Amino acid sequence: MSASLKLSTAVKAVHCLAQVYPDALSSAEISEMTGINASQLRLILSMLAKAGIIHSKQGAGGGFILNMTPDQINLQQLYCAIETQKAFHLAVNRNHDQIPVNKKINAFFLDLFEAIQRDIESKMETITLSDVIEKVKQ
Amino acid sequence: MSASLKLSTAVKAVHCLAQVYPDALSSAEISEMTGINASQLRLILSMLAKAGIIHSKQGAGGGFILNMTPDQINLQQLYCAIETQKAFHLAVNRNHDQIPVNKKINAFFLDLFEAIQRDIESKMETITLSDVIEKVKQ
DNA sequence: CCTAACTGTTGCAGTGAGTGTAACATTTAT
DNA sequence: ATAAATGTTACACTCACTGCAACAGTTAGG
Repeated sequence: MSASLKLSTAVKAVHCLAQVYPDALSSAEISEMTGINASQLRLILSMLAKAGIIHSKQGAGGGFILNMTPDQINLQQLYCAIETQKAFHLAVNRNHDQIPVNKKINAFFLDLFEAIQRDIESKMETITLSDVIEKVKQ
Repeated sequence: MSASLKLSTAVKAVHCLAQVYPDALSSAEISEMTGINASQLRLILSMLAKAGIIHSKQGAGGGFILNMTPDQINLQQLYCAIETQKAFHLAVNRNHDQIPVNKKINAFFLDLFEAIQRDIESKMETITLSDVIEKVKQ
């Protein structure tokens, strides 16, 4: 799953959790509400649980509960929690890295792409779940 | 080819052209210098030619010549010339757009991703081919 | 302690996109 | 004419992604 897709999945899930707080929702219930496959949701939600953003309760009567208030959760946190590959998928052709000029140009781009990545992350830091909830209400 | 890969290919090619300016280089010669497949180079270079960044001369003794000075060429121009898909590949799950909340959250993300895209492009506007040449010399 | 209801994780089939390359059409200098 | 280029299309191949299912692990409740 792409980073952006995972992020939007995560936001939809925590948005559901915010609606029923402080009650729990099972992955099946969130699947019902969002149309997203329950297995997929569990994958994402287990990562959010490891990051401490939500709490997961296994066993009968279990489910997922928000562990922070919506204004304490920002997109950067969600993104970090689910990130397995960077959002701006930064690829340079390393096939011919033995050519000195290529090596330098590749290094140049890797630096640039890292800078862009940082910009994206700091932008996402300014957006909270509260902001999303507000937008959905409008 | 991903946007970032195409961009680095384009930069390597125009970097070669800058070295020999005002002489021309054929795609075969650039392929020799960079290790990048000649067909691939022609694909990228023909797009740069359409954008007016380089000049292409068909026929015997032809090739590609820089059409601007290195300080007049910035990464944003190159990126625009070769762009077929946006760099930050912005995907939200539209599968379940009939659910009103999903529709709103998806719209929210599409707006966010467009803003990020604009940020990336304005950043690339500040970097010229001269800057790259300088970095390679170091 | 046994069952049912959950989460957590792995695996897998299908498909679709990206990669690298060749081939050929088109153009032009000599 | 011919040879040397660009411009464009097509194609085989791989490989990552998607969506889903299955099952292993965990826990509440009778």
